[in-house]
Amino acid sequence: MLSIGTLAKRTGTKVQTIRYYEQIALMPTPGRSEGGQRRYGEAELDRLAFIRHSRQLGFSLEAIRELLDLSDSPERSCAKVDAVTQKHLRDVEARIARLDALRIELQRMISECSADRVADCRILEVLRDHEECLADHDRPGA
Amino acid sequence: MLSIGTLAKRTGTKVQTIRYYEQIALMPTPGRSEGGQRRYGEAELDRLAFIRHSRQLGFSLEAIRELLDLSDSPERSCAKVDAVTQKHLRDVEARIARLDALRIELQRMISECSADRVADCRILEVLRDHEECLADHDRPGA
DNA sequence: CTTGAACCTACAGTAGCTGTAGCTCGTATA
DNA sequence: TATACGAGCTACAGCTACTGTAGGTTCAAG
Repeated sequence: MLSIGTLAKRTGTKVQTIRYYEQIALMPTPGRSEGGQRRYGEAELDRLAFIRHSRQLGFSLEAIRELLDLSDSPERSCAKVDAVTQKHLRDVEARIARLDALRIELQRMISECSADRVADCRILEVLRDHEECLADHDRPGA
Repeated sequence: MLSIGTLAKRTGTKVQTIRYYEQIALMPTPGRSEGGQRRYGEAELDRLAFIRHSRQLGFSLEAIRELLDLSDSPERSCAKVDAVTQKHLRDVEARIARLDALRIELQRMISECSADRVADCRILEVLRDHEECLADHDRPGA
């Protein structure tokens, strides 16, 4: 029987996080000691490890809930598991693409700025007057 | 004089977001009409555009606050502006690197799974038993 | 038996908004 | 001038995924 602290150490989770997972019903309500402290077994350890590893891979708690549900019915098709993972992959790819565009823009801004006074700073200028930013949202004349 | 709704449309911001920025003092408290509705001028339009564009580039509200402060003192050195932007760039790069590692892992998982029953699903297996995940956080015997 | 680390509940806070309820204001049209 | 209705107002709850705190209780080693 494991205490919550031991479970936390074994899985690299904070104690509060485990209680939080219980609260949102991602972890089951565990047994308790005489004095009312939580006691866990191996099944809970495995479940929490699954959750934490999925989190490390960036799955949302809702996605993890779905994956856990799926893994509880071993005879079902794993197409759904595949779909959840594919969706997550597409998500990650989209985020990468977006961040990459940001990276390029930031690098451009930095490389273009060789002023030493704030008044002439290219970075601030770009932040102030990006053509896409002002003036073309729904304005009658634009 | 612009109403909050006009300001919102011009900058592609939601009305609530503008009120939120006012609440956290990122936007100034504006003048009001007779009846108590917010009225804005060009300066506020520019400021909000600056904020929104910076947000599009992924700067945090705290970073934006700093950039706005800096841009209010045009005679100062813009080294600080550069530093804020550099820091943000390094942040973005780190996030990209992390996401890229995730992407590769997810792709590997998906490509390895050719089962059709959940019981044999490689994806779930990987999520369950990642060697780095269990068993090596601070355990005495490990 | 004592001590102190670990546990308990309950709640507030984080970023950056977004949405809702229940009201009031402004303005275009008849 | 009356009225309708979109836009604005405040205040507050909710979102994700935790994290931290206060104030009290339990457990286990010595």
